[in-house]
Order: sequence, then structure tokens, then C-alpha cells
Amino acid sequence: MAAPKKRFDEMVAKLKEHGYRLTPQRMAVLKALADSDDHPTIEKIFKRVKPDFSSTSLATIYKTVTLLKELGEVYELSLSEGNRYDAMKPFPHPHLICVNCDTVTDVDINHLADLAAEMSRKTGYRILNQRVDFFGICTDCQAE
Amino acid sequence: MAAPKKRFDEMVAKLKEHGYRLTPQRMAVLKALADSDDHPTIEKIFKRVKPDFSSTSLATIYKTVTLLKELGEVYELSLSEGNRYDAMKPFPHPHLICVNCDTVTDVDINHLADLAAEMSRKTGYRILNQRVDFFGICTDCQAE
DNA sequence: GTATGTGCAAAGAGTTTGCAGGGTA
DNA sequence: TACCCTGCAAACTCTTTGCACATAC
Repeated sequence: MAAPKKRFDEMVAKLKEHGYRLTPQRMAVLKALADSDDHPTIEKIFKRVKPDFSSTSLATIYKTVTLLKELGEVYELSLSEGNRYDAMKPFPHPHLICVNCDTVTDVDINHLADLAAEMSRKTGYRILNQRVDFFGICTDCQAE
Repeated sequence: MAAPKKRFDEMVAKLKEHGYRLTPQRMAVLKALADSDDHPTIEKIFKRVKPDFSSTSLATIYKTVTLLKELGEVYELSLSEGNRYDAMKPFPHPHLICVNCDTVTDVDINHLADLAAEMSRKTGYRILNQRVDFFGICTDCQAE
């Protein structure tokens, strides 16, 4: 677990810094995001916020997550099965995705920056970001 | 251009082989796909089919593309801006995507299979496929 | 002739937006 | 107090589905 309190405080600071109001609804979303290392869907964030703040609406979750995305505090991983959100590592990074149970795991790839540089050199593109994801069956699902 | 006639014939053969009927609508979609090396959207395929077959509906395009996808003759590249389709290389392969003009280009990466094997070894996942895409600004858009 | 395919329109899923009332700063 | 934020419902986009008619084989 990557210090949830620290991420929460960072995100609160970012909102303050940009003059956004610290409403209880926003705090609840930040808390849910800072506690989630499983790349939750919007629906899942909604369900995690509800116990703390039962009157919250889905629209507010969407608005808050979109805001945090624009501030660079949340990374959106768009999959054909639906979008997933990551507030732990709010920047592009490689994933392993189990096509059976939809678990999303972070992975490290050593020479990813080199790969982007090579693409840029070969094609003339100015590379802004990349997406490297592997789809497969996780060990738990293989055991079933 | 990767021999449009050949791809068209291959796709026709695949439909026949599986007992699907060769309707004029389907032929028009196959032709549009076999002629398109720009990773078209469904809407674009629709527009390319219309001149040949003005009564075609969007629903039929969706149904035909979905069928070809299931038969492994079309690869679906799902982007947050909308899905793109590739009948030239109907399998996962790396892309360069211009975030300004939405152009999608194929690229080669030498050791992609090695990368997947390394992931599998590190994590225990059985890797089925992967997605490696780079987002940036193409040379044309840089010049503007 | 018969089952499959088409085309329309309606239904769905996921997400965004307009607006009136409420709450933060 | 003033403006921003919330929550509801409606709108929107993309895609799928049900059904009656048409048609490939």
C-alpha cells in the first residue's frame, strides 16, 4: 500500500492550490481514490464513496474524477470493458490485465523510455506518451 | 498498399468457409475494408460503403464488422476517441497515433515477443496479446 | 422454400450537461 | 454574500437488439 494518507494530502493540496473548494463530496472521492490500488471503475469509486456520503450522485463522481484527471492527479486507463482510474501512479505506465477477472496490475519495463525515443527517431513523431498493456490470464484464474 | 484484391478475396473465402451468405451489403463492406489502410472508424466505413450501396444502414456495418472481428479478419483498436478497424493486419500490433489529426500508423518493434515472454516469466500470467501504442504529434502536424 | 441477413427504430450502456437549490470560502 | 458545487434529470454518443420484410442459396 503506497501511503494513502500522503496521496490524499497531495490531492487536497492540489485542489487548494488551484482555488477549488474542499467539499465533503470531493474529500470522500479523494479518500476513496487514495485508498484504492486496484484501478477502480467510476462505479466502484461511487460504491466506495456512498458509505461515507450516501447522498453523493454519480455525476459528482464523474465531475471530480474529470477534474483530478485535468490536474494530473488521476490517470485514466481506457479499456473496451470500461475506464479504470489510478490515483497512485497518475501517469502512463504498463499494465497486466486479466481478461478473466479484470484485475489490473502495474508492471515495470526497463527500457520503455528508450523504446519511445527509438519510435521518435524512426518516425519523426514527437512522442507525448505511450500505452503498453498486456492481456492474459492471471495465476489465480489459471488455477481454477 | 497491401494488395486490396487479395485481402478482399481472403475475407470472402472466410465467409464462405463458415457458411455465411455473400450479400451485396457484405461485399461492399469487405471492399471498403480491403481498400482502407487508414484504420477507419465505423462511421468512415459507412461513408465508404454508401456510394456503392446507398441503402445500407449503420446497423449492418456494425454487424458485418463484428462478424469479421469474430472470424479474426479485422482487428479492433479501441481508443477513447472511438474504435478504429484494421483489416490489413488483423492482429495486435504497435501503432503511432497523432493526437492532433487522429492519424493511426503501424510501426514495427523488434523485440515485442521477447517483452511478452519476459512479462510472462516475471508475473506468471499467460499472456494472450498485448497493446503497444505511442501517442504524439506527427510530422505534418508539427509543421503547422 | 427456408433460414439468414437487412434495415428501421427502439433500447442500452456509459458519460456529459443544464439548471435550481444549497454550501464553502 | 457571492460564487462554486451538487444532484437530479435530460441529453448525447456509440453500439446492440427485436422484429418484419427481403433475399441468397
